[in-house]
Amino acid sequence: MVDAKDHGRLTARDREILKDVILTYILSAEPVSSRSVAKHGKLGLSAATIRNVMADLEEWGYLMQPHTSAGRVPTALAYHLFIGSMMEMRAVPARERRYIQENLKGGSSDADQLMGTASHLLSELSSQVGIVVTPAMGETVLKAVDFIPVSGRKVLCVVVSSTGFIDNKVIETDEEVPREELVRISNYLTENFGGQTLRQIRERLLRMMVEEKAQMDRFLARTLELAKSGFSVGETPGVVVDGTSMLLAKPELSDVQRVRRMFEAFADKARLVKILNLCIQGGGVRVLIGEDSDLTSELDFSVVATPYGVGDQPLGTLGIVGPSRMDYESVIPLVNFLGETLSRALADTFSGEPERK
Amino acid sequence: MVDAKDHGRLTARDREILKDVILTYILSAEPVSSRSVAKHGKLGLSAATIRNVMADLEEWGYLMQPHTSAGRVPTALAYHLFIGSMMEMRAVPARERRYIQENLKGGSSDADQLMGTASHLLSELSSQVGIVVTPAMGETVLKAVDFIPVSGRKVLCVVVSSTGFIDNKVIETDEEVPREELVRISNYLTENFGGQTLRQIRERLLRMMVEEKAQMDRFLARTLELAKSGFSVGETPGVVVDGTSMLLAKPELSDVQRVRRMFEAFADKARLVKILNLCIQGGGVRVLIGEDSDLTSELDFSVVATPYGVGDQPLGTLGIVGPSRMDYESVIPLVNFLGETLSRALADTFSGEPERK
DNA sequence: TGTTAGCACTCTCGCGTTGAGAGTGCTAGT
DNA sequence: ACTAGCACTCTCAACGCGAGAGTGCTAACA
Repeated sequence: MVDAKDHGRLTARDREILKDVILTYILSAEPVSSRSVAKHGKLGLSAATIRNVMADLEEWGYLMQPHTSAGRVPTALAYHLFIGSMMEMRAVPARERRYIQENLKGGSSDADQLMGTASHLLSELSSQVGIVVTPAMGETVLKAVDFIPVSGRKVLCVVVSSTGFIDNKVIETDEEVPREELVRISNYLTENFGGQTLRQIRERLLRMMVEEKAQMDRFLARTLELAKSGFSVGETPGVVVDGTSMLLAKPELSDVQRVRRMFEAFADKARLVKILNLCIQGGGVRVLIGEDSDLTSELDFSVVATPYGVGDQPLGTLGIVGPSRMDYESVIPLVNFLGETLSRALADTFSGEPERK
Repeated sequence: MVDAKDHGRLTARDREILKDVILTYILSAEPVSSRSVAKHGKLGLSAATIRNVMADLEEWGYLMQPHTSAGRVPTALAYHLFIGSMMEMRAVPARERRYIQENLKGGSSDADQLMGTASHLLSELSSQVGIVVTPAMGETVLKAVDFIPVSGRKVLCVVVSSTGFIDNKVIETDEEVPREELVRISNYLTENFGGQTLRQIRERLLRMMVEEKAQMDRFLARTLELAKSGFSVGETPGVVVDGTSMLLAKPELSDVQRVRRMFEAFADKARLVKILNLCIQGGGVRVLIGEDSDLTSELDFSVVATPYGVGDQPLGTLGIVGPSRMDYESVIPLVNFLGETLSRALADTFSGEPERK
């Protein structure tokens, strides 16, 4: 294993050749030979010279060959170098920007739909798998709550978060609660607890139930009971995956065994969340390649992801997953743009009232 | 092509042999030879005799061989005969019944969740792909409707159907409507329109808007405006698919091309609905094999499906899809049982009040 | 006449071989 | 320092071959 300070060893020519190898490999999916670099490369060198350089690059850990006398393939190290200091981002084309913005504007739909379309857009525009990690409901900020009687002692509880997430839940009360009282309870809870996260609210409720147990009147007792059930929503974040079938077209998945492992990997939502959330640090787009996780290393997959959220609070992560050989130059800007657009859409969903300054 | 009256030609022995071929093929996924039938078959016949019979069965369209000098494989005709008059249903084992009932009991969750678990149960217990077609929201019967102010002119509209389906929708009003008025509107609509399907309601609303245009007061105008937006929900049924990755383990999908086609087939939701709804007639479980549709014939897949619903009204379809070679003897009872259980769960979801006798 | 044993025939599948092609590493020459 | 040339290695597709499995047919048998 060669460490990063070796980067300094690369001459401008070395870098040029490495870049060329990476670009052609991304395009062709086949090991690239010295000959092809010599031919189509800008610098007029012969194949033999290129060979020497490529041998060096292999020694330093940037390239590898599947077997002797095959062309060379970039390693994760090479991709990282490429992304870090060699490639030039290609801005998202205007028509795609418009397409995204049209499909992903806040206010017209609730957050769950937004998650779905975001995931689909990611997949469609990158030809990879699109993934969106949705926030755990418990971490979202309460906007409104409402109880709707549906029959007998059954009540439908609707929890609306300030970022547009909606949770429906049927709860059963001890005794039938009249409609008017449900309205009063809804109003009371919305006014008194709006602006806090569901987790905070749950804790506060517990404290109230202990402290004020004695002097609670009938109304408050019922309110707390309903609130306790209604606010006990999911602790775990959800995952929306779209476009897995896209990958079947890629040449690296011509083997059924790999296809199976891939689907197993995508089925394990918990692990997906863990991997995607590795990208939550730093704010911008992050790229995981190969060794960084078991999913990616086993299948030679990469993850390009970025956090999204409203204001300072991160809500979740979004990104794409696919073979390491992917078009980073346009995929990274795409993920970045989608992260921004989704964040804005979520902020706009229930705009009109500041978030709780 | 041989038609059905040939059934009469089959002697008891022929049927016995055909049945044996089908059963072993279902188990082994490989063309079954005369030898294997002779060996393990009850009737003590030699392989040569079996061969004669099998040649007849092939001529009559019940068997076919992938190539000369391979064993024989049942045709769709054979499966139909098998299902119609040869197999003996295996009742769903008690532990599975319990498992299903525990996971699929109404009242504890809303209908969308039920659809999800039903689909998952189908897939898990049959090792095939589970599919549930959910009713178009417009065909469901209104139980309650509620408007929740979320910010400025934005209002969240919650439509609850009597079978437990819930639809959330953010709508934008012309001017801000005070909270109390929204409550009044919710009550008014719930009381006056509960018990009708959304489609009926939409039509009645249109009539009202035309007829009473003149003498409408401010309240009614607002109400109708909100109702019009809120009730304009999906015309198209949804589809929940689960367990596609199960099929990757099956030997018939060892080829990547087939895997691709399969995923494309499952991605086309509209076509799935159409195929599943072929089974809606007749009430009980129906089986489509091979030629019956392009999806099934192209991939040698079968569909086992049954309608579900509350009372006399069918709501949707549910079933499983997989290679024609499937264990019909237990899969059919399973689908049947799940259809009944889901129907009951939906009926129970908001029990306590009769449906509108 | 129905059943069985035997045998030749056909087809698939796995395996080793072979030759072409692609690509490399090395060395000698510029 | 670069390049041309050449021998070497490895893959891949094609081919042939033999084993194995299964059939169809025919002749013998009850």
